Amino acid sequence: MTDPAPTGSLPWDLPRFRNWIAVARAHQMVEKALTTRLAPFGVRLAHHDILANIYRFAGLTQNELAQRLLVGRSNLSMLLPELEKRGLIERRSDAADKRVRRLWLTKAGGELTERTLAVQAGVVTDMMTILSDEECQALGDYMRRISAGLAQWDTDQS
Amino acid sequence: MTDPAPTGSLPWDLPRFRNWIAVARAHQMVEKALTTRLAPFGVRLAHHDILANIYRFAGLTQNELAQRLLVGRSNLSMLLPELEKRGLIERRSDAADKRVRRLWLTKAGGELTERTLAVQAGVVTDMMTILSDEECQALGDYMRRISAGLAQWDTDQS
DNA sequence: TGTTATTTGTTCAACTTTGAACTAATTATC
DNA sequence: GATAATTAGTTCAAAGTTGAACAAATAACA
Repeated sequence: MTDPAPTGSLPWDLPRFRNWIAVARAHQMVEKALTTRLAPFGVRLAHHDILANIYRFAGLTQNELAQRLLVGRSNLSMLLPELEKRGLIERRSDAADKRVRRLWLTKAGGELTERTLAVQAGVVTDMMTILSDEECQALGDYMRRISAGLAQWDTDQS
Repeated sequence: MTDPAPTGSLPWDLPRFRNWIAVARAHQMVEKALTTRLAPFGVRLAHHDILANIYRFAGLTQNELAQRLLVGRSNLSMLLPELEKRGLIERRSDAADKRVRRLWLTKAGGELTERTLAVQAGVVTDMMTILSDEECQALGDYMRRISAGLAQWDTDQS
């Protein structure tokens, strides 16, 4: 099937391959930069992602959060108690469905999240200013189309 | 509760922020899809990244590889012996600099890498066909500009 | 040259992440 | 409405990743 190589056809010669590698590389670099800048707040990237999602979708369930973050539920069962002990979040049982625990930020959690979101927004804005408004918009458009396509994959094969 | 913001100034309202989030999301999804498809080969993503880099840059040193992958040297000191034991790579001491160990694929390693590269190229090509050739090229261009900008950051502050 | 600083790779313990097995609650089905 | 199937969250051990401390080799420089 693959017939990989009439010499000179390395994957890196394929535009779609090469250009995607550039995406992966940039994303990796940004994650590293962000991790460094969040450290002074005592917040890891995983923490920030959790807090930012609760900030935006207050009251979401652990399961919803796990799906959003593309991590397992067990991961959250490890991390959320930490954030709870630090007084950043609250987990309230849902009255209608007793299995579910809904997530909320405390006042302190909300304030911290605003600060770490500002850090993230700073990093992202700084590095993205190299793109014009139109280019930035096109980039987002491309990536959302790709994500939508990928989401199809999972639903197709299930 | 928190009164998060002069209403309307959430980070997600900033185009650069929102569009970057789309990049992060797509990248995460692709990594997951790729991990799944590599599993049947007994190859993790970390393994594949190593093999692919040795495939492309045969004879590079462990340190060079670590920088390329943005991981610590210790990480490779853990992973490379595995790949060596599986007969996929060889580590040869450099004659000129006895500290250095240069990396080479064995025949079996090269063959396996060609197969896992084909898997990766398949995933990437499939999902990127949703973009036109011009859009794909623009995407790579944007990301390379962003990476170049980020690389500056590190050298500036050092 | 001899002394110091840097670089390469390794080790090891701490920290993270993951998945399988489990309990409790809810939903579906007969 | 009983029973089976599904879903939400937890636990725990295994696997993966990281960074600090270290040894050996090289480079810098007085």
